[in-house]
Amino acid sequence: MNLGKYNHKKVESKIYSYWEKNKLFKPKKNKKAFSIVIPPPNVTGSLHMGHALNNSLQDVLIRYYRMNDHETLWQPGTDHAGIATQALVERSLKLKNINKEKIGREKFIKEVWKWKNEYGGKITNQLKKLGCSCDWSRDAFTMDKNLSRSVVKVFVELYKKKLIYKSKKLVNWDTVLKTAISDLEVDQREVNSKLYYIKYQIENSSEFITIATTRPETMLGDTGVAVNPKDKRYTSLVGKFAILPIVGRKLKIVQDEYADPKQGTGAVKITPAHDFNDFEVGKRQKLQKINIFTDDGKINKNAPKEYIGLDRFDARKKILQRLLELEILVKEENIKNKVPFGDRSNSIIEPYLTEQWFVDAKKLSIKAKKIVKNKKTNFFPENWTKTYFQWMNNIEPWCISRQLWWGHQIPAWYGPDKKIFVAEDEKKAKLLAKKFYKKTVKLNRDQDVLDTWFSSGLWPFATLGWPNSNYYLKRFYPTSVLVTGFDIIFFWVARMIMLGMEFLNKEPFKEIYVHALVRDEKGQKMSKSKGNVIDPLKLIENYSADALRFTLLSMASPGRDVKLSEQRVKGYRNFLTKIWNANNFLKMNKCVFKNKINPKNLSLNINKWIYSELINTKNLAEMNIKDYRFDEAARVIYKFVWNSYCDWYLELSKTFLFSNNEKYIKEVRSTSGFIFKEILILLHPFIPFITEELWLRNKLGSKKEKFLMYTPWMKENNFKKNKELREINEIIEIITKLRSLKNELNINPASFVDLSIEEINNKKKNFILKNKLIIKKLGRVKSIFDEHPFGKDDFIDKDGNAGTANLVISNEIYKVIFDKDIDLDLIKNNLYKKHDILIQKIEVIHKKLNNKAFVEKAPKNIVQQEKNIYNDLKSDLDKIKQTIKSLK
RNA sequence: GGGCAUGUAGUUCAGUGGUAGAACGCUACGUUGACAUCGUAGAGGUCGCUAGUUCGAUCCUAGCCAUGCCCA
Repeated sequence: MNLGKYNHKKVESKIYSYWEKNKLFKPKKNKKAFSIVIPPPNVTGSLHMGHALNNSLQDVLIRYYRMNDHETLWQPGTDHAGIATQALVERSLKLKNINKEKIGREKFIKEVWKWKNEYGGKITNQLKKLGCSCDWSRDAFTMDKNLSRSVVKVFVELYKKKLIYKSKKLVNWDTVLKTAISDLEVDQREVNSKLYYIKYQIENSSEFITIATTRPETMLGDTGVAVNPKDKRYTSLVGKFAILPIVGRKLKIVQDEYADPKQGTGAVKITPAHDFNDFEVGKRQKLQKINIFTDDGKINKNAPKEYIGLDRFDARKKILQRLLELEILVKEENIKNKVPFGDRSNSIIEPYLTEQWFVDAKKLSIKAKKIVKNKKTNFFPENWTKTYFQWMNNIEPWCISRQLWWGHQIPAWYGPDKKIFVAEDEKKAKLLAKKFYKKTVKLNRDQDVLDTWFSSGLWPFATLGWPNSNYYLKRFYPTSVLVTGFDIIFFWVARMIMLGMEFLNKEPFKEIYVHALVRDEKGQKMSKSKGNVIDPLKLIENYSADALRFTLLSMASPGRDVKLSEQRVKGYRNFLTKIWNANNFLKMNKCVFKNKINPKNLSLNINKWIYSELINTKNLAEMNIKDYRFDEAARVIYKFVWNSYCDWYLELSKTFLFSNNEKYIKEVRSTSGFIFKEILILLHPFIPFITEELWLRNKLGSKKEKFLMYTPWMKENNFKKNKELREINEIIEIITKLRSLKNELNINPASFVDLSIEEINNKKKNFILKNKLIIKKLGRVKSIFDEHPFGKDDFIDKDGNAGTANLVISNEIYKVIFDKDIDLDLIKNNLYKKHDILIQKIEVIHKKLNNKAFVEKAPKNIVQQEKNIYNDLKSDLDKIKQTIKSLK
């Protein structure tokens, strides 16, 4: 009978559309609630391995709890990715020769929406391919009306509470994108640089003070020189002035702790408008701030004429040239230093003096720290808590304004005198203004938009409908768990906690499962430039979403990166095939997929054994899922399915299926089918497609519930049949040793042997005879003799040929009789090998037992255990020795 | 410089205070009434190094070495 091969391509899309059509992803009323909000992928993005891991993990949780008594919501959505999206649309317009500035803001934003509506669903569709069971009817987007309303409300309220303010400060300025960015969006990279030593002449003196700098071009904005108060070398110069070369400005020489005597010359030029440290020094020493750059990184009008308009790097060259001419560039030193890069534009970030909006993150952090400290929100693995606190304790004001068009425009309006009116909309702002000015004035709205992460920070409650109170918000907030990568703990997780605490006074999630990065098989970060990116969609195409999911889940051990190799995925694809074929086997043998069996009514030991293994596996899997140990859960189930069920149980069951005993056939048919059905249930959260396919194909659903997706796991958790467990293990051992013997003696594994058990004790003899059928079938034994077939002592037959070999299993000698002669040397080698291994083992234990301290101090059960092992090994050794002796 | 991880079979990784495990790869044999995307058997490990605690350490403690990441 050919039941066909598993074709994941057809099955996966078909099954997903079944689920969608039947609206199975919507929460169904149930006893308890379980909810997850998706970490919203960037709307311009496409599925990479990180997403695949992140969402596989969420889907396992969601599916497990959905199957088991929970009203389950997985809230999906995407974020509007201000910078990335704007850049992308700008680029595509450029191709059509359309300039953003020419068409204006309003039209441009229309273009972005057009793009979003056309292409923004890409990653959503890819998540569907992975099998994600999100409630797509609630698909959210950070620029949606609902979410935008939440953003505005949060902004206005934070402003009222003075937790948002506008201020002129140094910010990280991206000269390519021409916007401010937050500290977190700056990447500090180590690069090869040069440290330039430059002599500044002291006013009215022939003396010089030599400063060292990596950025000579910023000297155009110098307003001071600092030395350390403890640095005796410069004490005489303090209070005097240095003359800034090229510019001619007088620079006060000040004492400041910031100057490090060990760095460079110990004297540093101070450029308060272009360096974060210098800014602070400038504040302390009351130095002037002179901005010398334009917003695109060119020299502005505050510099000498010949430099105006030069790009910052050209200006550097020109200045160095000039310094050389003046003979005041005294040294160039090669060094390594950290240079800030924009994580979006990859350009060097300029500290730049502008007016921006800031969130007082320090104040917001108080409650956010408390909630984690009080364990209302728990990180898993726990040590991420440290990372969280470390950042929270050193938190800086968060710059939230961006000089972009795409995003939430800041709800602030300016009066004619620049007075700020913050309100939900223009109408309300006008009212405020009227009240203030006592007349109607013209208001101008702030042109900037908010950082995308500002809206992402509201994600867990804004997507549930906040500020409106509704069923979803009440039922699902706080969400059960957040599943995320460690790289966005600061960007996102911390901010969600801060804002969640501020506006709902409740933690946004009870648990935070932090997973690792997916790397390539060599452990390298995947990147396009390295060309080592593995495309999850390719893997899905080649091996199925199920296989990819199972791979990622199996490798998701806490605190360890996932090193993905295609081989692994292939291996789990084979697992799917195995399941598929097992199903074929059951169908061929008319097995019935019982909903329930009563384990007490089982008479065959193999059935009791597999039932008890099932319960054991289910318990372990359940425990591990609850502990976020998906790797362990996947492993125990995999092992059960492949080894216990397919390799042993189904093989053992053949003995009965192919027998004439109707009663046994019936029992095996219903047990094997029942166990298989339970296997599908256990595996469903991990590999939803193939399991659902087999479920539907076999019509395993009940009248009430057709789909596996909503079928609960077994409730039974206690069925231990120690006797049957021992028996099956013993049978497995006998069969394995028989096979092994054949292998070692170069006997064709398919050939049949005879087995004499005349020398073993009666109890065991009865056991063997009772399980004769099984042992004969799987051990490929022709007949089992409980008395000697030929008469005594014919280990070597009368012609001196060896046709028999002894096999020692659990202190008993089994005689294996072959139908042809065996090379006596092979038999001997085999025995000597076993002999040596036993001697080694015995020696170790012997030493232990001879150690008085061990016998006295170790727990009694351990000592007893060692004694038992010792006796068993010793007894086996005796039997082996006996056999060897008889061969001589 | 501060912090956090990680180091176990050829590779990727589990694991435990009491005789070291899996998958993949490798070797040999095999088409045995589901499955060659398979089966059976096997080889392969001073559990990073050095001390300490302990009857006993791969596991606990300290130090060191190596690697990776985050923050300054």
